Amino acid sequence: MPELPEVETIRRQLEPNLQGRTIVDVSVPDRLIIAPATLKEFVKDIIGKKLISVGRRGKYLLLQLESGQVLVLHLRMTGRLTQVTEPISSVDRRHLRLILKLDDGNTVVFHDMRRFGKAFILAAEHATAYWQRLGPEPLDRSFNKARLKQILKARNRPIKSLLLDQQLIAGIGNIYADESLARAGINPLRSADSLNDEEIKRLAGAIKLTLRRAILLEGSSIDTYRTTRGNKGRFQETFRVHRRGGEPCHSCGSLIKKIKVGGRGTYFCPHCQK
DNA sequence: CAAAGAACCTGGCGGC
DNA sequence: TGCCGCCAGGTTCTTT
Repeated sequence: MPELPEVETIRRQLEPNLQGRTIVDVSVPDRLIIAPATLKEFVKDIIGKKLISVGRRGKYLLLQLESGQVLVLHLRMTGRLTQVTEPISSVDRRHLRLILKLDDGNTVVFHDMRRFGKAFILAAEHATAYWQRLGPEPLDRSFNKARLKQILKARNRPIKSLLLDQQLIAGIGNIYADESLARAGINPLRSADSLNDEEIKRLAGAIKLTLRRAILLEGSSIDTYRTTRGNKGRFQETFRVHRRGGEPCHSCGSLIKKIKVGGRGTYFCPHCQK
């Protein structure tokens, strides 16, 4: 579910409330979320530890501990993080996977219906190598048309599949791949290495604009995604193509098509996206 | 090495 | 109402 804009929204909401706080208690109602680590291993590294910042890399949320270690959270498809000020007993126990209690009495809870979500400790000495597996951050200044051109070069696969590959670009998922290609006017099935310079420039710009606008609207709530305050994002109200199969394109009136690309549901306007 | 496909989970929905 | 297959915002492992 959560892609870059959703994780960034959560990061921005968490940071002011977590910065400087100490984790005083941890509970793990579903051990799958910390597997393959054991409860003992997981808890010893975070209990009593102070949080100094909340960061993000791609779709990963990074809770930086004063010890130098990082508590890394990944929401995968249906993970949700909620900030709770009331007594924890009032929280919905269904799908509850991880609870972090802070020294100010507040709590952060991780719910996850499908149990794909992950929480793990990353040691300082392993961090650089770990994050190097991911491609560049698309909102960084260094991600420009030249960088994108280099990424697309000699890659004979549909441009949509390439945008979803976290090793090539970090943070784009199914929603924002479809929406970026729609904004750029590029057909999702086009081979990555067939894009000309003008198209690459349009795509780089479309990715940045799409992600920035989505962050401003606090992400997209199609189904389970909510902000840490339990609110829906609003970017889904502005979708051009995603989940709009059979509906008219806002630009030309043609009906939006739904196809499969790399096993993922893919939406596009057959008239506007060449 | 790159690319495609299956596996990992649960729940909602449409069809019969 | 019940069952079945399909679909879902992601990542990782296996196969080709």
